[in-house]
Amino acid sequence: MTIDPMKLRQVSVFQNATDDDLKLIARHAIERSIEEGEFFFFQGDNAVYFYILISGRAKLMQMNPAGQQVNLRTISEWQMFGALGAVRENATYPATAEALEHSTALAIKSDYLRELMQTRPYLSFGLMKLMTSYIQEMQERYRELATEKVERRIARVLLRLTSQMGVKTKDGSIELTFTRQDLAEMSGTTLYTVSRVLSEWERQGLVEAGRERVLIRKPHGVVQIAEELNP
Amino acid sequence: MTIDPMKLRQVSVFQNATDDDLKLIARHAIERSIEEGEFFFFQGDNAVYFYILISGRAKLMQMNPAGQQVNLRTISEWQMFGALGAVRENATYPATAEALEHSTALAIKSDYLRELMQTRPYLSFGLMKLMTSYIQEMQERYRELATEKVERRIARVLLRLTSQMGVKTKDGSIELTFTRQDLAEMSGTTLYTVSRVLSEWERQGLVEAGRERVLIRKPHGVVQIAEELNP
DNA sequence: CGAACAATTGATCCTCATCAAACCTTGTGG
DNA sequence: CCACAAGGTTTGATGAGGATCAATTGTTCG
Repeated sequence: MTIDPMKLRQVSVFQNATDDDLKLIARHAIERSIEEGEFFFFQGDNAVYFYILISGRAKLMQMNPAGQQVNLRTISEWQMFGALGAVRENATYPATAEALEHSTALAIKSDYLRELMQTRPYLSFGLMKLMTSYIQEMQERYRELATEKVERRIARVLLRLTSQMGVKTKDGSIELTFTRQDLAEMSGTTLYTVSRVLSEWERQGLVEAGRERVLIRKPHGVVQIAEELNP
Repeated sequence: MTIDPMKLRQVSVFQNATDDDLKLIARHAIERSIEEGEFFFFQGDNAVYFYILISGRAKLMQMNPAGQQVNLRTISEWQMFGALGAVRENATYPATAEALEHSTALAIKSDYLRELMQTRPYLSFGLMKLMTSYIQEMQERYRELATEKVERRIARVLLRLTSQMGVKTKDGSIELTFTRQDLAEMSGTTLYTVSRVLSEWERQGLVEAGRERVLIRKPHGVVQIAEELNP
């Protein structure tokens, strides 16, 4: 039992692929399921495979020598990850991928993608577009970290997550499933500070905070905090 | 009077180009010289051209709505910049490029590069490798900014600059030409803090600090500050 | 029910940013 | 050739913003 090749078109890089190519790719994919807290790969591992998440949720992170870690990005369904290793031979992963819940991914040999890209410009362009968006996002986040105050950074993180994986409830609120620690790693602060900020926002009626859960009641208010010129 | 096409091979992306391709590319390049403090392009501009710096020095930076800016990277000779815009049609530059001194660059239409990449995988791969290195560097810097103390970040910046554009003097010291403000923007701090840290290092004999100049006397000592596990 | 984990909240401390003032260095024009 | 202006740098004083530590209170699940 393998994946339906046509479903692969949901992957941004494969958007312009021919049906035949999708079938080819699907035939080279193997499924891999892991539990919450387990890892698809570690920073520094040989980048033999790249992955496409087909169910669950994962995070890409980097840690410093002392073991402190930062969250680079959260991966949701049909997103590709670990693909930077496909650009050159014998590359290593520049980050670690950990499952945030029980997750399943397709693993495909990096060598194979590299081979395909030799003759299929649309694939190279797809990957380059993806890489461009990473670069832009990292540049922005870097600037935010360097110049903005925590509260605003946390607001930005919530908004980013909203657009990437927020679940809209029927009354216009948005639900996010993350621990304070996760949010802290994503905004470059500590879980204590995240907790304080969320408590304050809850007092103001902007959000409802629960265990591993944030419900954004007034998205507009959060946007205002994220954007406002004068704090 | 145009550029010698063969010189273009110094550009990492063109490393594996055929001589004919280099000639083609050179024929599409126009030279553009600007003075210190002037700009090649601004963030948000239409990315009509990408550039190759052939003399001088420039910096890529990003600013937030309030006007504070951070330095993303310093560009030295034969480096390509503004090339992210070549990946998709009608893209805009995600950063601003300013000359740090009188500088000359080749400007080539982004459209043209994109066209070439359709039929020349080596070009796509060259650009992807470049983009991969940007992503990795930004990820590292992001982590540093989030988890490391200023002193160590400044040490890292000096080391990065050393490998990118440091001038070795005959006694093993390394000379860098940057203002305190430049260094501050690169390490995500203020010129005051940079000044204080450099003064302290000077007291310890690690560096000599002058106007728009830092002379690293004991590179090993700086490495130690950058790497040491226990501060 | 109890263990494990997540979150809150208060108290404290420390790193840096900020502001202000003076000092150097370099280049220019009278 | 000197004086002065402009820009870069240093240094001290001050304080704010968060990190850190510690203790307590939920929440979930076997």
